[in-house]
Amino acid sequence: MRWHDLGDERCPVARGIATIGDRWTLLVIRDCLLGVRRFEDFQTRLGIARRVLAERLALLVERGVLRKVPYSEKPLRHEYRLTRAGHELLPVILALTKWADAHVPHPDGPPLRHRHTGCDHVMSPTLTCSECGEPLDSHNVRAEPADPDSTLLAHARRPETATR
Amino acid sequence: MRWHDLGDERCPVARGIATIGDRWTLLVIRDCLLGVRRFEDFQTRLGIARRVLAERLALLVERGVLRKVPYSEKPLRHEYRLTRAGHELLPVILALTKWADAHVPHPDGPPLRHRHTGCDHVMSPTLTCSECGEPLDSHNVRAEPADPDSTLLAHARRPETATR
DNA sequence: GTTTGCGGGTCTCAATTCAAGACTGATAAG
DNA sequence: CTTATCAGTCTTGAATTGAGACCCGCAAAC
Repeated sequence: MRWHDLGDERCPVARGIATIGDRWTLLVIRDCLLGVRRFEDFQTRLGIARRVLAERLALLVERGVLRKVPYSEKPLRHEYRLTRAGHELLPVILALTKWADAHVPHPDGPPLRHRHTGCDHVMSPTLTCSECGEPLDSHNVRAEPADPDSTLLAHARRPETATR
Repeated sequence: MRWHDLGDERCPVARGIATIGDRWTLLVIRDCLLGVRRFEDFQTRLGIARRVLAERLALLVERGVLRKVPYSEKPLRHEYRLTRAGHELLPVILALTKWADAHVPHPDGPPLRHRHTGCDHVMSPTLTCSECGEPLDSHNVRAEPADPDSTLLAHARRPETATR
């Protein structure tokens, strides 16, 4: 199977990866969230091949994650800004940040920290249940088929002992 | 810059992507969280090239996300199980799932839903502030340098109007 | 009016990675 | 003896990437 075809899968993880699962895309989004908007700045900060950057930005625009906003006529120049969909990738970035800080730490620690402007505390983003507010982890979340007739694990033997 | 070098960056997003940012890796993790453990099952479910799968699994073991557990001597066979670090990728998967369901939806809707066993409700995983419990979004989270002497945006012009 | 510089790309080419699937080695079952 | 299972490895041709040269429109400097 080719990577491109993941976008047709029903699984949202596959669909998400088809859009932002490229090796560079999430770093582009990260920079966007920090306020970077221009081609040259992305290129300088990321050290990504220009051809690849141009292709990724175009794809993100096509997918509705970024939009091109002109900031100069004569010469016509655009900058890239996050759409609402783009802004909503923040939880993905924060979840990944938290994981990496815990499990692939850098000797000098993280370069940034996050402050919640609502309560003005430096905080750690925490995934919680929308219904009761308790923190989630892999032992208190259970996946179940959305359709009565579908199976949880197509094309795989079930493990003898339940995993979660 | 090559993808492989991202692991040396200080930014945790880059470090995380260096470990799990491959096009297939997060799908392997997804399957692991659903209980898939064996080479043949990953291969059949994902349709990934066997060479690539073998390489990814080995990398995930090396990075401490999976561990190999023998389930048969004669012939010696191993299965792959999530370590604690692997289980803690659940928030990343859930955040991506939620994003994709909202912004890259499949016509038939998602194949799975998630139930919090604590309160026994089907729920939507929500990222909240660890200090006050309020939901987070890109407009109420502010990134700030962890070190007093570091700058938020190295190598980039600051936007004239603040983004967030 | 010629040159220089900036911003945002496109083009080329070699190196790397990937997809697809044949093949291997150990063992067990028929 | 033959076939099947499982977890890989190997090979080959195709696709993607990295690095950097080049291009275009325009403005400011010379």
